[in-house]
Amino acid sequence: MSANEEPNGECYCPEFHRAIEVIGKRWSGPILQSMLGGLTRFSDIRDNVPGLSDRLLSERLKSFEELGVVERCTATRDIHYHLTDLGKQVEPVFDAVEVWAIQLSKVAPLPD
Amino acid sequence: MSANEEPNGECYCPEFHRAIEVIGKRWSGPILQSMLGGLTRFSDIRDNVPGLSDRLLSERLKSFEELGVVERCTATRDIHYHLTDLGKQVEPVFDAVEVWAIQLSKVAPLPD
DNA sequence: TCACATTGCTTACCTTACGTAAGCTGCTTA
DNA sequence: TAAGCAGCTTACGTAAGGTAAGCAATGTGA
Repeated sequence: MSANEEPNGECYCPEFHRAIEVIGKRWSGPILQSMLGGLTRFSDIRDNVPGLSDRLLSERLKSFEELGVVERCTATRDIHYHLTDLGKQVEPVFDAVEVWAIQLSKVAPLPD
Repeated sequence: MSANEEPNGECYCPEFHRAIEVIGKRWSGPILQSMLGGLTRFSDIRDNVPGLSDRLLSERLKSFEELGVVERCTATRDIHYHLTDLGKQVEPVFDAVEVWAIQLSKVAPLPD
């Protein structure tokens, strides 16, 4: 969809669909945001995201690794998880989400 | 996190978390993208998104309406769903996702 | 006008994903 | 050497999603 907007269909893109399912899957956002914020250790990420369990963090990190978004690093004795270049490239997405999150909270404020 | 990066915690934000769960919930992305592409009718959106069922589309549209992202319009006999201003403001997010989707597909291509 | 199709839903049922809790191995510190 | 933490895995119940059918209201065609 560019200049000559027609309200037709065919605005579906499987690559987009997959990407937003990866980013938007439950807990994926806060996990990746924690890692963009500099956290690399399992327990640091878990402790930074309220409600996130070991099980889900483990599951997400594994699938991120399989996708090439995160790299599991066992060079030192401590295990570290690092964002790959691909992983770091989600930052603009999250910046845009932050902007929208503020708008959303104006219209539909969070409880508390 | 800005210039003076410290790999500390406290990069968790509940507004961000909520926003990315709304956008990233299953099917939400493709539904909103279809609507940004100009589709307003239930069956047009459903037919544009492969795999999306009536049940889920109905459920998502209802929750979008409750959040103020979508407006249900019954002025004419045909029912139309329109993005509100808030809804239209997700566009920058989706633009950023599209860019990342291309990067992701280079590293982890989709099957077929 | 009477059968048939379409739109925008809802309901019922089963499967997959997630929440919760416990446990377990390897290493460290007291 | 007992206790503790980090990074997992396993087991089990609940919630979300997939699949399919149905259904009232309107349109359409013969």
